[in-house]
Amino acid sequence: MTVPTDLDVRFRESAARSGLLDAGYDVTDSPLGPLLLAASDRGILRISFDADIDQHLEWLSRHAGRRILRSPRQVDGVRRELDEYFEGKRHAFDLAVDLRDVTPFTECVLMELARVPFGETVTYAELAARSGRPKAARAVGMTMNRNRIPIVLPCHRVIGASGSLVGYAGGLDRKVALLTLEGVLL
Amino acid sequence: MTVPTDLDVRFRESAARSGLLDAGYDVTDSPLGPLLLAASDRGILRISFDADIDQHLEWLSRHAGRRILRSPRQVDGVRRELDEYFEGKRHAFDLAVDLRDVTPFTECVLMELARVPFGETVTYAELAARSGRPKAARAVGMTMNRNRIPIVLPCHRVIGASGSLVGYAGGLDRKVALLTLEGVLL
DNA sequence: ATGGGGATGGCCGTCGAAGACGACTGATCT
DNA sequence: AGATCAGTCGTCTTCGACGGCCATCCCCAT
Repeated sequence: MTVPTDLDVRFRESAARSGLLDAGYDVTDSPLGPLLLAASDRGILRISFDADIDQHLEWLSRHAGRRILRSPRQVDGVRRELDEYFEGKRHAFDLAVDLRDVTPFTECVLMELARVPFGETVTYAELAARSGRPKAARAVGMTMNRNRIPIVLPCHRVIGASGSLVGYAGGLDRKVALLTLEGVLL
Repeated sequence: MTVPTDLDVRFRESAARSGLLDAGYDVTDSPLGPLLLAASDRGILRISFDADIDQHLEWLSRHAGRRILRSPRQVDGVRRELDEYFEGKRHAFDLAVDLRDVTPFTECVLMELARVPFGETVTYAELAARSGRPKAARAVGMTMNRNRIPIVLPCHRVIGASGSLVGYAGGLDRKVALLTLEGVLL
């Protein structure tokens, strides 16, 4: 035998890592409209206001692996906590997130973002500072814009230094709704 | 509590994956001169004819993680099989390789490379073909040039279509020596 | 004629550099 | 308050430049 052992190893590793499934997804309802949820066994892969499933499937298979299936069970935890959140019964999530393929900077910023509590807000600049890059406010904006896991990673709690909401990938009205739910607005 | 759970998860995962060490290395002797060996618990990370340790340490910590130590035990298996190989007692390696951070193309090519048996040679173009990219001979050249795990991934068995040896990152004389050891030359 | 030795023109994946973005900000000016 | 402007920053995209190549074509020495 030659050395194709490595190949075997990689396959075994891959198979063991994820059972039979690389990722599962499902669509659920929310006060903000339908929500697409996707998760691997490492954690949440994506939460999206955009119901265009095909596009997400393509993304998932490119980033998580071939074996993607609609699997309500896989996203069960996420859905439950989200429901509780929207009912006002939950102020913090206890969920793992799957941040594979993100830049160190992005990971760091999202980590900090996750510490911003329910009902509070931060400034882009402040979040940048907490992440160790005081001058990277604008880059933080980019990061929020690309945040794949809104709500759970509460990018809606990040606002401009002037107090303006600035923007939200899912639409500003959703940001308003979320901040209202959290008692920040009105 | 907020959601920094993910952070914990990642750290735990990282710690569990690799015991206390991200990678171990050691220097050993060989008929071709001193050899630097490095391995994680996923497999061999690097074999190098270049004894400039600092440079490798830098690379290792950039790619494998912070915790790098000289650890003869970690590379014990590699050293043993290499010894046997140089003594002519071993014609195939039974070792895992750690190909993290390599391109899909590169991985594919190296996989195919690993199947080329002791004492045989392939042409760059042929190897390209076996990897599914018949016209990528030249790119295969690049891949061989950057091969981090020579000998075990036998890039010395890849030669030009004209039969010339073409090149070897460790120096053409070493390629000659290896092919002689394998009975291909003289 | 035959075979080695150049020269030439395609082919290909990787890497590095350069430029173009924004969900920013603070200062300045209406 | 709103508009303008310049300063800043990490990504993404593009582009160009590499080679451990190869087939072809020429040319000259056997």
